Amino acid sequence: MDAENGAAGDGLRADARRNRDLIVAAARELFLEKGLDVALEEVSRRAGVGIGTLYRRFPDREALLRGVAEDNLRRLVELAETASREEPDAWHGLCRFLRGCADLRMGELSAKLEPRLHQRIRAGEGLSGRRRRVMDALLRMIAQAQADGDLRPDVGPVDIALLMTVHVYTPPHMPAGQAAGRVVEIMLNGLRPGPALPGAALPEADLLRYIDPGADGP
Amino acid sequence: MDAENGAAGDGLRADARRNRDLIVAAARELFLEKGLDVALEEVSRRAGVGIGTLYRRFPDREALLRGVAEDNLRRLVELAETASREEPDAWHGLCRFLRGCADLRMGELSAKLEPRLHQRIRAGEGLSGRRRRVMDALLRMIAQAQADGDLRPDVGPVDIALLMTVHVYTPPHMPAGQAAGRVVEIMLNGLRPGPALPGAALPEADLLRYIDPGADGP
DNA sequence: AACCATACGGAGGAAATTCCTCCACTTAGA
DNA sequence: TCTAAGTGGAGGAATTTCCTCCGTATGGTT
Repeated sequence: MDAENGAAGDGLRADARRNRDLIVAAARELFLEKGLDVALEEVSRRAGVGIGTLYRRFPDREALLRGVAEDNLRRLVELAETASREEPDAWHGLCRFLRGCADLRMGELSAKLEPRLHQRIRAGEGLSGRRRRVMDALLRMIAQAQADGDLRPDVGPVDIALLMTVHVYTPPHMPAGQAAGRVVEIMLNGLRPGPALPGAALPEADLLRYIDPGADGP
Repeated sequence: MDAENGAAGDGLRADARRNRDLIVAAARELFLEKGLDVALEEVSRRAGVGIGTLYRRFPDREALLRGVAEDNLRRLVELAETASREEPDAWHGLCRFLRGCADLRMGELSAKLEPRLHQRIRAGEGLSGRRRRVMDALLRMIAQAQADGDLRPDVGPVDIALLMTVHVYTPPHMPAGQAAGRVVEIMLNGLRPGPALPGAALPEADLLRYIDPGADGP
């Protein structure tokens, strides 16, 4: 599709590519479930491939972490641009975006990935482009929604980013999205115009950090 | 002070009690920072005591987990009752309570502790009394705030409990409370009366689970 | 259909962590 | 002053996790 600059594995044989995706998906799940230190063997088991296959594609744990982070960013781009494009107005775009973030469990993933990636990863080439796309879509929707009077004027982009990474403890027997969904609705309601919030919006300086936890430079 | 029924170590020598508290505090910090699987040796180091001391007081990891959970519940009781008692009205009591939960990092702790404790712990005797106290204070404030017209009528206790455990990813260089604080303000604003939220409030059935993650029966 | 480069699985040895006991020494409290 | 209670940490044992290696299988191309 888009050749861009494939940090991810292009030029793989069809089965290899499929397995790679299975591994990333399994890793994502298990990282969320059990933390970043799950035995890689467990990941390969959940993915339904041999441990050798995992190690061939991701030479060490770090590489797998990067793989998950990158996949996540890709999903985020997709979400932001779809929300911006398909909703009738900016406010509903934002709603869809924030609901989507909750579904992706952005908050949990960020919280876990960030401390580990933040250290020795500099942004791969394709990444900064993707991050920019998310930011663009987001900033555009925010400005427009405020102009439309749908979004309170005293919140800034960082506030939205914070909500994006909010994460809700869900008791085990409760459907995963349900609790988070409810909280998102309350938060969205809190974003509607109304009496001023105490305190001031946070500086935009490091907005990027929220969008892609695995990056340091600008 | 209150002898209640000391599941925690009363009758300890003064220095022993002090060390015990240091250990619990260190464990709380490290569990939040690095997950429940930190080396117990690291906990003892941070507490400034020997590993032997830790093992004497908490025979295994499970015991330490329980210790942290219990300490946390104690803090929560204190918070709920203070908020209810010292604020001029129920709404401000709720505000204070939810801000306090963010400071305690209830959400993170619950999310981590719950899956581990939930299995083999039945509530110790003192616990169920404490849980009840939190619930009482909370339900009272909610009902009153709704009666006062300060809290939207279409939220239920579980919604409040959800907000109580919300947790916000904070970039490493940002003061811990700042990001969370901002989100809490937005959420509080979302609780003010306004156009109906989509969807219905969640059933109250397992409100307790939110209040004390380490418990199963009523 | 045939061919071969690419990919697969998983056994198993090596290495790293972590656990947790044990005992000689110290200190709080009467 | 006396002693019951408490302290620290060295170190052996056990568990866990890592990750290479190679015989076999399969996708894709001519």
